[in-house]
Amino acid sequence: MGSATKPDRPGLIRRIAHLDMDAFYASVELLRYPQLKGLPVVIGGGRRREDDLLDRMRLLQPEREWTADHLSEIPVDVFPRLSGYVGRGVITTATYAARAFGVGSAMGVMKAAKLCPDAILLPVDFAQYRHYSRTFKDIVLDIAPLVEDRGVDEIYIDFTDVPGGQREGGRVLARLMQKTITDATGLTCSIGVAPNKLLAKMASEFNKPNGISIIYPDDLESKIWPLACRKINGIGPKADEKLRAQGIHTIGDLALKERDWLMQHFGQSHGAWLHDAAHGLDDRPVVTDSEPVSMSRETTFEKDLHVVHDRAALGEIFTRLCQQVAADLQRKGYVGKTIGIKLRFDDFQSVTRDHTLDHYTANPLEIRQVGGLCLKRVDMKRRLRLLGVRVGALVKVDSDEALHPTSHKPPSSKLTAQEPPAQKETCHEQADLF
DNA sequence: TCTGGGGTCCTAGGACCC
DNA sequence: TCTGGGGTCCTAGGACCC
Repeated sequence: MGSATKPDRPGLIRRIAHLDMDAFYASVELLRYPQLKGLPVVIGGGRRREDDLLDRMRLLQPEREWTADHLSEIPVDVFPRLSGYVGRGVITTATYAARAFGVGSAMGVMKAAKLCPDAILLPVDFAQYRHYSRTFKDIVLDIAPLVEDRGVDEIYIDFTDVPGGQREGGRVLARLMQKTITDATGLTCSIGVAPNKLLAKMASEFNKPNGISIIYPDDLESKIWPLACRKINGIGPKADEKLRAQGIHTIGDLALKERDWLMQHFGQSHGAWLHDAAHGLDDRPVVTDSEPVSMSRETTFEKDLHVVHDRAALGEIFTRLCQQVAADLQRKGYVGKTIGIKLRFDDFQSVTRDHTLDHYTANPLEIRQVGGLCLKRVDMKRRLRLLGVRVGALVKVDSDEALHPTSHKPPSSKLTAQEPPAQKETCHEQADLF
């Protein structure tokens, strides 16, 4: 795939860009609240209504009007602080001023409140981030057609055949994108351009914020090998620990290892991948459209719940999660045939159970019924902190497969003896675990 | 005051089929 | 009696990413 499937055209070098919005969530918030610039701000925690701040201002200064146009005029001391937070949320993003206190993303908010109680706490506002995400992606799509989505603030772009994409190794096109995005949104981004996605991703981090880095094949030794193995997208904490145990700290250390040695210690597939990655090799194409594999909803409870004692509450939560997944599926036009549940116990241990049907569904009652059977297969020995519902093996609702499933399972008598429940019925009568 | 939510991909064993 | 492999699907768990 990728460069391998692309016929080599004389003069055209494969150039892949990775574009990463700089401190995306925090930057979007600062567009609305410029008065917070330079202050320790943390985004995450609970879900507050976005009008809360305006409501407080209406109380404090009833003589004047407070609408969404006046957000930038809200005094800094009116914003909620970390110290006032109660709950189990984690931090999504922290500004540099907040990071100076040791606060970082994925940290529990309560822990962060101890480190920096006076930091301002803003709720996450995905609707707002999605809006700016759409805006910058549309701008890039206008300039280059081959774009791969990597979440709300990241994309890969194939520069190879774009007019100007080869000039100065891609720098000219990258500059154009940066300027167009900043002019339209006030946000900055960093772009790396390299012969493949692996190197482009690393390059985009080199000059943050608002930077551009070009990596040529000759740069491998000087720019990539000195980096820590963790900088490779795909090497996480576990793999890094294993590598360290073998004395491998940098990508250069990794590149010194024989392919066979890596395959023996890390498995055929993973070992070969590690070897390729260390040598800057990556054939993956830029994938412009991909189908979802699964959709899920999960929630962590405010307090751990007991299967027996909190049965009613758990049942309601379970029903709501099923309704949400079903609504997600229906809104996006998908059906699935593998229904699964996920539990997390108070000791943070997680278990999953799933069941594959002989047909596809997006029916909330059927999802709840099958999910309920999955729940019964779990040994409930501890209190629960999380419950999730997942529907996998998705196909488009109007596809041939959805209408005529090619099932490899004999229909399970337990589940298909009766028709799937009609969608309008209620489902509180079922003798489920919850 | 530990540790969110929504995803993808891989592995490995067992079932089942040829 | 004995005994091959290959292939696919299902399930559970785990690593990793944004």
